[in-house]
Amino acid sequence: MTRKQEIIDTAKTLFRQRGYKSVSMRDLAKVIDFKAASLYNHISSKEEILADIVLDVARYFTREMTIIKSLNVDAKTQLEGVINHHVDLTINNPEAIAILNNDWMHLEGKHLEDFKMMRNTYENDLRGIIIQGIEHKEITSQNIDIILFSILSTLRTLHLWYRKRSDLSENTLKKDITEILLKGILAKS
Amino acid sequence: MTRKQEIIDTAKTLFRQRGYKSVSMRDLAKVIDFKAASLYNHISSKEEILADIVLDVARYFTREMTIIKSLNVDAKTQLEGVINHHVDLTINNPEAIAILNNDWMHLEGKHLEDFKMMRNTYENDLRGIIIQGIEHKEITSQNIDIILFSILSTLRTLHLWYRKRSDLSENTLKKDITEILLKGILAKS
DNA sequence: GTCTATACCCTGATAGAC
DNA sequence: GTCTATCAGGGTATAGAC
Repeated sequence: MTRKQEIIDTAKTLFRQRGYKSVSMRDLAKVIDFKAASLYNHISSKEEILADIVLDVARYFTREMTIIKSLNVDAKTQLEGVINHHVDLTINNPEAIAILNNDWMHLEGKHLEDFKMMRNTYENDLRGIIIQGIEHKEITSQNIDIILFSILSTLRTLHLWYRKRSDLSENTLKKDITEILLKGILAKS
Repeated sequence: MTRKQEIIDTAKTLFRQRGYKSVSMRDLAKVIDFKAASLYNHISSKEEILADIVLDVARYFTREMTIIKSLNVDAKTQLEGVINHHVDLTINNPEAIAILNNDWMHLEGKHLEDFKMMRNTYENDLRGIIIQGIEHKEITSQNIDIILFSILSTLRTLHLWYRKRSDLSENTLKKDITEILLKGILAKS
């Protein structure tokens, strides 16, 4: 592992715990037994660390969505794919997801632009899947944006909850979340 | 409106836009055409402003949950009540909900303790309603914590989405969110 | 590549004149 | 109740010795 990776990994832990703005370069340096000035031999600014963390995840989501769209399967299967890769990432990189959610607005310039563009594209692609599901009568509910929003908010904050329940297996988690997001919870009346 | 209320209302807007840590007392003072020092004639610290905003909302949720529990109605009706008061608050005080979600960890001392206790109590009460629903066969799904988490994450982040869709009426919003959270989205197979 | 020293600015908060 | 002046500390980042 390079020094730069070590810095970024440490930053992931601290940014998640206390938030980007509350972590100083001196805090960060102290954890890896450095002086703050030395960090600048490996990274060019604090914001660059944030961008490395956040844009990496954003690119992962973009890549996975491209794959899902290319599969030519029904909407239900595509939604299952979306849920699965959110769960994967939540398990493998929960800090990065938390930081993306909470601190993306502290990105600057081109980093911020790129992030917003990827996020918009992702939301629009997911909306497209939902619309396809409604057109093909796989989805009964009609309110596209509420469906989109309720699925995304659950998936995006999964990391908050997974910390307390990391005993669950990845497969159980995927199965249960898929069931609740797609089939609902009430008995049929 | 008192001066103190004016300060808190301004803080709500700024804290929501940029995050608690990114807003300085000088920023806050500038908006209401004050010098930063003058703010301290009305409030005792920056953290007190945060606590005023966050604990107010937390107490509102606590109060509403007490009422719902006292009604002695079935689980479905109680869940509808919970959804309704989240929607109410999202419409009437979206800034406070956003700040509660993003910046509660910057509360200090007793404020932080009080907040955590109210939040825990609320989550446990909601879990109790879900358990009751499962026992009475109103709810088919068995995974209590995933149900709890998916409902809460949707309701807690509703404010993010409501900004873009504030054309919807309060009643439509309540109806549609209730339907999706409780009945799911897929056609019966 | 790490250090010390430091530049330069911003932070929350207080003292005391008016 | 608002102001000016200021404190003590902390912020990101750079210069230059080793």
